[in-house]
Amino acid sequence: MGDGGLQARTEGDADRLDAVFAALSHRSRRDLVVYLAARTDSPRMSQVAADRGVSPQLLNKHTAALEKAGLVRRVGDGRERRLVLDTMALIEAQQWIVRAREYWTARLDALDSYISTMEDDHDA
Amino acid sequence: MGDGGLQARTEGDADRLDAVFAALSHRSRRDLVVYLAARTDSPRMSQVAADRGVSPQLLNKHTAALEKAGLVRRVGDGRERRLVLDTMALIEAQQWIVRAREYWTARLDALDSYISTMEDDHDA
DNA sequence: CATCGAGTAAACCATATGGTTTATTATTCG
DNA sequence: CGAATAATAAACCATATGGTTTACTCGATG
Repeated sequence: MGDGGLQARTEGDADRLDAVFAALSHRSRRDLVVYLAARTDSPRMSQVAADRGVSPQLLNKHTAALEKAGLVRRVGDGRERRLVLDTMALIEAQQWIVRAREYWTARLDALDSYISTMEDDHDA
Repeated sequence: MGDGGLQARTEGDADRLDAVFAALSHRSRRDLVVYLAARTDSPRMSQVAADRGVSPQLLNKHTAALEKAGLVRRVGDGRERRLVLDTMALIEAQQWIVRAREYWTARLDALDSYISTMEDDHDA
């Protein structure tokens, strides 16, 4: 392949990355991820809504966005449901960025050696 | 602070992250970043449009989104302008993710030791 | 069973976004 | 100068998104 795995392998992968980045493009959703990451338990929806000072309906919508991205899951089938973080998607997003930066770094290195060559030529 | 720098320091920082993640939430813009990262030169707009099979107008719009995120800059004041990648914003996004994951990892470690404790209790 | 409460869905509105078509603004070059 | 061309702006449309208000479902509890 030779692309370091940067190209999405399937349409679904691309859609997934779309959803992950879109979910993270909103401050209150990022904050929600942090909020979840920082606790040791999985709080109930109402708990989250109260803690974050947001209406249950809006929380529901943001949760849906995070769910679509695979960043979060709702667990429990009773009347109370709990929100749990799922960082696999986060890792995927990070990997995309890392790989893009690796490309760029390689480019910088190439430029570096190019410049060195020029300087060597100049020195010579 | 104690938040590992995860909280955005200013409103502007948050807006910036919003813009970065929003820019990356679109496949063709991600591909554009990769395209730029993979070359050693800074192509002209028309070149990019041709290479990526997209209309100049649409490229302009996507470029505006990437510019707003600080991921890309246009250089040159002549009639031909070149597109250059700027990965600082990319690094910021990566750092946000890394820090969020660090939180989560800490949580996992805590859970781990909690479970160990339980097992120890059980064993005892 | 009646009700209360947690969670969700639906309707609705304002604004943002992706994309095309059309029009403008330069800037090079014959 | 005048035509061709790179780049961008504007107008416009369809759809998506964030957010509020209203309404529904369903399980627990008196």
